[in-house]
Amino acid sequence: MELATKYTPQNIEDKWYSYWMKNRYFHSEPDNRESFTIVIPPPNVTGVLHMGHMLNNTIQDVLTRRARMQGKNACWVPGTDHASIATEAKVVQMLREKGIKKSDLSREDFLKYAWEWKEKYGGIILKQLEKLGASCDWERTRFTMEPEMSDAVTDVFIDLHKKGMIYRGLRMVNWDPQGKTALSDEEVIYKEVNSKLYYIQYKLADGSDVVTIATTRPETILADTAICVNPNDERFKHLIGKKVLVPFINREIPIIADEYVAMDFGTGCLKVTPAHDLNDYTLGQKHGLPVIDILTEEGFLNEKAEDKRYIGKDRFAVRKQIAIDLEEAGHIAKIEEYKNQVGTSERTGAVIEPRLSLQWWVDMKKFVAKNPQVLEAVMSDEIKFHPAKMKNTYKHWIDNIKDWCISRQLWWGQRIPVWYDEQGNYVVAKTAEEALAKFNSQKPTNESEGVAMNHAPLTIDQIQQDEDVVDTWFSSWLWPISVFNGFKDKNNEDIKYYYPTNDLVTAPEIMFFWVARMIMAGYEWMGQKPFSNVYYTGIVRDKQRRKMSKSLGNSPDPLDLIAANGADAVRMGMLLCSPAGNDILFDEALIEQGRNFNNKIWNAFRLVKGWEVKADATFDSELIKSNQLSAQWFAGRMNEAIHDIESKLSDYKLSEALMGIYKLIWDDFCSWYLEMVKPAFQQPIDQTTYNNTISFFDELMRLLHPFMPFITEEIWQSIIERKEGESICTATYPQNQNINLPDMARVFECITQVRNLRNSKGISPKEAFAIAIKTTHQQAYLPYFFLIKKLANVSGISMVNEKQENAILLPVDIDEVYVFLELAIDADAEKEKLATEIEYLSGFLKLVEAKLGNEKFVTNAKPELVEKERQKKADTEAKMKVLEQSLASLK
RNA sequence: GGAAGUUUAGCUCAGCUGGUUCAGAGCAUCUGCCUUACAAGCAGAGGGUCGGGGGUUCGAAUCCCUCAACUUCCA
Repeated sequence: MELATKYTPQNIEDKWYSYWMKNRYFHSEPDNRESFTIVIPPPNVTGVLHMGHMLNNTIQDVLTRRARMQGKNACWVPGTDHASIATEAKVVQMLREKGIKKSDLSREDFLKYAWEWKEKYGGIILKQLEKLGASCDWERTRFTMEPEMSDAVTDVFIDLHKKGMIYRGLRMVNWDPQGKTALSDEEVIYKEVNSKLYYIQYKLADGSDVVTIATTRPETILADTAICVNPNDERFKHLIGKKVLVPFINREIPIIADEYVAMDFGTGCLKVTPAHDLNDYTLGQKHGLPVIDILTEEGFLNEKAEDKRYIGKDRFAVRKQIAIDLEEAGHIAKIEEYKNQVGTSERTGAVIEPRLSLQWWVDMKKFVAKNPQVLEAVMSDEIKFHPAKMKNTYKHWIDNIKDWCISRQLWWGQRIPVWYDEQGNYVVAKTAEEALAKFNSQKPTNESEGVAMNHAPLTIDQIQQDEDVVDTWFSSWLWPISVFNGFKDKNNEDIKYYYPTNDLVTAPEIMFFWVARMIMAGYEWMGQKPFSNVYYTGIVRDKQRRKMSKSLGNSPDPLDLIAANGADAVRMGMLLCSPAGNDILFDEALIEQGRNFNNKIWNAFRLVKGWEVKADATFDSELIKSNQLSAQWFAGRMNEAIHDIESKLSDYKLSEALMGIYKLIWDDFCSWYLEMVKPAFQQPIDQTTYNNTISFFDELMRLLHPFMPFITEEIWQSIIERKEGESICTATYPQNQNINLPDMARVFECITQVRNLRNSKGISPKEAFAIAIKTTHQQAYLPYFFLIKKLANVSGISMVNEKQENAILLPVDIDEVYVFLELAIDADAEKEKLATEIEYLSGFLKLVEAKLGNEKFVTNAKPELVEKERQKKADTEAKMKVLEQSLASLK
């Protein structure tokens, strides 16, 4: 045999991927076929393939490949996003290693380095997807910062501003002191940390008393502008309106009252620090408190902190020091251990500082009010979520939507299209020239709302563009439209053909970053949904349920896994354990299952490939007849499975569909069908059966191809001769037809029972013996004698009408199968086995009889149900009779 | 602190509108086999009072209430 007994994917996968690329099977152009479109959720240019990507992209590939085989014009658009903060951090770091400080560079020079970095590393992740077998249309690869995509971003900014849905405002933002930029709420990750709750005493200005507050951030007392108590709190009623002194700096601040304060938390007295806490800020606004910002953009204390000991020092260093100093000065009542949630930056990991700053915002409430379909479409399943339970989370977010902070204090990204004059008046424009023209021709938007400008015409060097860029997500929400250049030209061929896209596959944590905002953008600029289905993958975790992450080091490198096991095995391993929306607990054993499956298929192929074929006429007619029946059975069985797989796939239950194919191939095809038709060693096979088998194999490979593209192509190409340029990628996906399945249930049970008998009695499979069958349904067996003999190694079968002496009775359904064997039988054990079986059945029978005896059941239940119960009763009684006979024969 | 979800075999999960495809699948485990495609295999087997308690019903894994544990999202 020239084929190895073990399948080696390594030689095969690269070969087929280049073949597919060479023949451009993945490339799509609009035509008159139905389109099927997926846009990739663009990974970061900084990214390398991790397990989450693997899962996500495998799913997209399955959907795309299946659609392609179904004859749709499938288009899977790949690409990357520019990830402003992550990329900028990487570039800054790279420069630092070269001894260059970002602050020494001009914006232009920095961007030059950034682009260089992007050209060098930005494509890595896409190359990795090829290893996975991803059938993306690589000719359509996009990047969120390429000129046309950037234009779209700028235009959208301008458009939204014109529509009054973008504004500039001084607000509390999530400030990343390391990245020195604002972040959106979604980019903040809350982590539980062990910290301390400090109870700090403030003296009353009149010296009459002290009040104690509790805080986790003692360094911020220097920015306090009030103490707040609940007006209903009897303990403090007498203090309201009095003043206290901030320790060390002795600033007088008032004691105010507000129901916001929880009486049962801490001491019931709250220090109010409007500059450094969002809730305090709101409270401060309500009560007209001043805002004292004591932190710099790097998180150091500034001169507003007043106390020289702390100015110029880092917030965490000050926290430690001030606690010691307060203690020494007698201001600390006590210190408790305390667990609280601290916000950290998704990209830099730095602890987020709530900070007041002037940023650009999208008015999300207004946006949603203008486009109510954003919520309606999801709730009505116009856009279907898989699993549907995700609709709850989505609704909650939309119902409580917050304005979106889109400006970032970075250089890498699309610069905000706003120009300022020296007074701080601004205009929104695409270019400096346009901005200048606007300044000089019409009234610009003024910071102080509608105050007319009156100054001499400006020159271009008197105006300055906003230094900031927009959030990366402000480009990715446009992705389903912008990859088809839908902003530049709303009526171009591509956008008309591919939009709305079909499916979006993403992780649940991206629901707000992406899914929601893409839906918003879709309705606003296309007047249509961006996609019809959203498939939420699970989060990939390790066996201990920990999220896989670089820092934990618990994530295997997917490329290593592919190198060791082949992409097909890895894909299968991932898919098998990932029902939609459930987290997947990844275990390399699953890949082993995939690898074993590859091997199983490979060996089935080896078997068939090794057969010598001869004309039907040279064979015994009984064999031909039997093989025909086997083929009929398998065709029916496969058809039934296809039907099931179709329905699983249309419900996006990929893992169940794959399991269905797995069982169809392993159990039905290999364990049953191939064993049925397999000729004896070194014997030939008849032409018809060979042809049937090849065609089954072909169909099975097509069925499996979306899941395991490489091995299926390899076998599909080798099983019969294919023409140059043919590929399973574009072959037809099997569909269920009207084929009836011969009922072989009793035959299978009979075979199993005989095998069982051998097993339990330690009889070699090589030892043949005769059997007799007593049945009222001879047709259930007669055509299959040949098969029973072959699969159960039975030497002869006879049909009988009476109980047989000196034989072992096997119950098969309600029939009796006698095995002629001289065996020393352990009669007691046998009897006991039969007795327990009879006992079980009689218990069951009692239940059924009770049901039938229950008048309420008979009158209330559906008639067919009652009939079913009657049938059950009859069947059980018949079975019991067989067993009882068998028991009697042992006596 | 607010909201949602989950709990079924050792593990990961199916079980829609209550009634034998209602107790299932894969893996793991156990037993026997190197039977000429495959030991990455073959033939079999065992294993769950469906988280606890209560209720509705002729009948509950499925519907209702309650308690518990876990997870996620939001603040």
